[in-house]
Amino acid sequence: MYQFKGKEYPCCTSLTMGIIGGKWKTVILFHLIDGTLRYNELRKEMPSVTERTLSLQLKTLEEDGIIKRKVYTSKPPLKVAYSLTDFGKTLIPIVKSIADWGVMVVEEKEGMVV
Amino acid sequence: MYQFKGKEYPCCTSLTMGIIGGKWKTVILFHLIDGTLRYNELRKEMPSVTERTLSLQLKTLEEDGIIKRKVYTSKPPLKVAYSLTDFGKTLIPIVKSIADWGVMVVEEKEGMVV
DNA sequence: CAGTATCCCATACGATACTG
DNA sequence: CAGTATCGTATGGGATACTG
Repeated sequence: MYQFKGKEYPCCTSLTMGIIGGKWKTVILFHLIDGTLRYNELRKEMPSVTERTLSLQLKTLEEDGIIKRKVYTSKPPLKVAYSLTDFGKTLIPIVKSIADWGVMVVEEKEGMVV
Repeated sequence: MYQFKGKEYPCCTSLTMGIIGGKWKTVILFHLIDGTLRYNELRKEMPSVTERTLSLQLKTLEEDGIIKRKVYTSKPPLKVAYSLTDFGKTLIPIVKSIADWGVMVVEEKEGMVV
């Protein structure tokens, strides 16, 4: 049994998946690999996610210490930038291999890019 | 937009996560890395999963071509063995790095093994 | 600009009993 | 032994409107 941030996991893979699992978290991390992005820049990279879900996933990733949120203005219009923490950067090899495997599948299997 | 097995994904990472995502699939794959396991052997490795859920996840992995199911007896008691396909074996590096990252977290961060 | 608030739904997952 | 069947629940995520 593994524990992290108050949650219990039955397997070491479960712990990792508890942090990067779900429909959108690896997509967010994938886009943050190359550097800092603002909220609306992330939205442009992933137009099919809703504002609510993106906001929730960013908050969860921040609570888990994977990304950091920096606010540059005190009054609207706000400027907020998201980037990987040092801890989050340790996930880059995993995220990249997950991305590469997806690309491999569409290139070598019956998958396709529309 | 990426497509595989009739499903659409907005990102190359989404495609991979669509196949190995969820609460149990990486746990199953992790235990199958070392070779073939029977249904009850898998259950012993993951005692907290229900029969129904394990059965559903195995079926999904089989449909996606990740694992193969071999039946050795025609009448009860049945003997069924699960193992990775060649396609599924291409996921081993990802599953291992997911497992390793979980171990790293409990060793170097506030996580713990109970 | 960068989010919340509110409401709703689909689906993943769990518990338990049963069967070829 | 290796599952299904049935039922119930939890939560992840969607749609849309609104706000500091």
